[in-house]
Amino acid sequence: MSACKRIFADSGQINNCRKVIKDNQRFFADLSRIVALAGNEVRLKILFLLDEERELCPCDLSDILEMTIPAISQHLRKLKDGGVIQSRKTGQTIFYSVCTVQLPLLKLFFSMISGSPMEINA
Amino acid sequence: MSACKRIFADSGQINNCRKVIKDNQRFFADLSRIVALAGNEVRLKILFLLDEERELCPCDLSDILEMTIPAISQHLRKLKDGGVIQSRKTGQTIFYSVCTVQLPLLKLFFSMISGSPMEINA
DNA sequence: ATTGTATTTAAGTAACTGCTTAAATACTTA
DNA sequence: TAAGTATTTAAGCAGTTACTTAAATACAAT
Repeated sequence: MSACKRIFADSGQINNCRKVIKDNQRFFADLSRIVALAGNEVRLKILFLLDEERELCPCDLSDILEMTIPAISQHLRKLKDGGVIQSRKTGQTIFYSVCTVQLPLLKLFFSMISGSPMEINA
Repeated sequence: MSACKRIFADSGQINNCRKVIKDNQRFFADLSRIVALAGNEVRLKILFLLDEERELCPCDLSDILEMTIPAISQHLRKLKDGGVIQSRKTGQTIFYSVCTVQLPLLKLFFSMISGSPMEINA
């Protein structure tokens, strides 16, 4: 885009940055996709609840969050498609839980900011 | 919503969860707002670049990310409104940098997932 | 003062998100 | 096999997002 003609622009710096961004294109796409999943208030609550309770069914989540089952189900699908949660079926009930790989990320989300539920309800 | 009439639902568990969610309503709203900011691929790259280079102007970012200046400027505004970045003015140039308070969160975003730029370019 | 540079703001728009309701699927039990 | 329960899927729609282009603002230099 090069809209600026400034003198102090360090073209070495610019080119280096451009390279880093290009070389890691995939990383940024993947990470932003996952972070965006947690950037929705309902999904963040779902992740928090699954983390705390180990596993819950759509019906539980519907009761807790006071939302319709289809609304919950659609969020669960996004989280599952994103590889953040997994499911196990028992009879007609489907239990969802956080994929163990993603747990550290979640723990950090919830422990990082002061005044988090973890601290309050410790 | 209580759409399910299942026998095994633990109403104590449900009520406890409901309480935790309600008591921490503000926390979830605030955290999801910030996480959503980083959940956009362009903004994630901007945050990464500001973190790595210490500070950059909209013009630099436009060059690096190959996007128009207004597009960059609008992302910077959202990040600034969200309290994630700050700006300093020198002549006609405005330099943006990550608020120090938010740095730990960012470092984690970028270091957490295997194959991150940090590791690749160490 | 006038011209030029850096940035923001504003208006318009295409694409995406998250809900709703209704219908479909799948399992269970009578 | 019929009726009921748990869940998903699909269609529709209001609200939001992220870009585009054009205009406005602010500082610098001649």
